[in-house]
Amino acid sequence: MERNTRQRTAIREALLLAARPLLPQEVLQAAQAQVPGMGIATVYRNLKALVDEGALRCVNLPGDNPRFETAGQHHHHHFQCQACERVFDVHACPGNLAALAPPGFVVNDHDLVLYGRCSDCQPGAAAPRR
Amino acid sequence: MERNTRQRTAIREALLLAARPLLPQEVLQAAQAQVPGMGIATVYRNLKALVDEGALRCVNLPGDNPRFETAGQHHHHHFQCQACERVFDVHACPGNLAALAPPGFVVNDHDLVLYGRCSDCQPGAAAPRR
DNA sequence: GTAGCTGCAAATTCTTTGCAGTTGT
DNA sequence: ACAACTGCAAAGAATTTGCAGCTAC
Repeated sequence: MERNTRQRTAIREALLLAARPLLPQEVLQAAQAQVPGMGIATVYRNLKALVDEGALRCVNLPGDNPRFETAGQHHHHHFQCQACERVFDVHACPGNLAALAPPGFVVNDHDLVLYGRCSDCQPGAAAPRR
Repeated sequence: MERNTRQRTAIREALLLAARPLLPQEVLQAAQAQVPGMGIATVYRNLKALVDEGALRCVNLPGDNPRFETAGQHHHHHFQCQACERVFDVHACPGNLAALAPPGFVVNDHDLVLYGRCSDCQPGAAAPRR
């Protein structure tokens, strides 16, 4: 049976608060604010368990390490800033993608990732993060 | 200046012959047929060099290790079959994606991956390929 | 009480790098 | 000749796992 440990709660809340996909390291950092001394292995173990039970979703951006976000959101895509490398949700979708596939192919799902500059990292912005 | 070593030639030809994205390990295996004793480090170094000089392209499928394919193709996306896991090129693009980003964000590029069934793997197809 | 959980450290896997010897030009 | 290249092995980085002690139920 699954238990409610301080560590698991801290991880869940870190992801709820962030409202964007986080790397395991970012989850660790946020959760350590609640539970000092927490180890990275605990983060990995809980992320895996929470994904299995459907509470989290794994977000894999091409060529980057996996991130995690809360599950149950509406269909959405992601935007990665080329300057600070953070990932943001994009609650929009071009739709009509089934038409792009070659004849005879059936499209069930899709991933879309936009790359560019987030509002914090515009050229001339006061203080680009990271 | 760049040299034409047997190793680099073998790597380039392995990818030309394959005509599909290969993993570094697959490249090594194919290239060792031409140059026995070649090391994996040489593969990585040359893949990187060839990508830098624009001869190869890196193909990153979500949750999978990077693959490499010959460059020089037109802007395209990928379709991964959920049955046979093969990856196909999609020579179409929805366009107009800049409008999807949140206000204040600038979009420079994008990746799109479609998931579904390729023509070989339709339900009822004779023999789905692996 | 005890099965599940935790932190630590060692193991794995994939990729990069330092080094001394080799090779293309 | 000599800088680029190579193989090897060690170093890194991300993730997983073994283990002995801790903790929620």
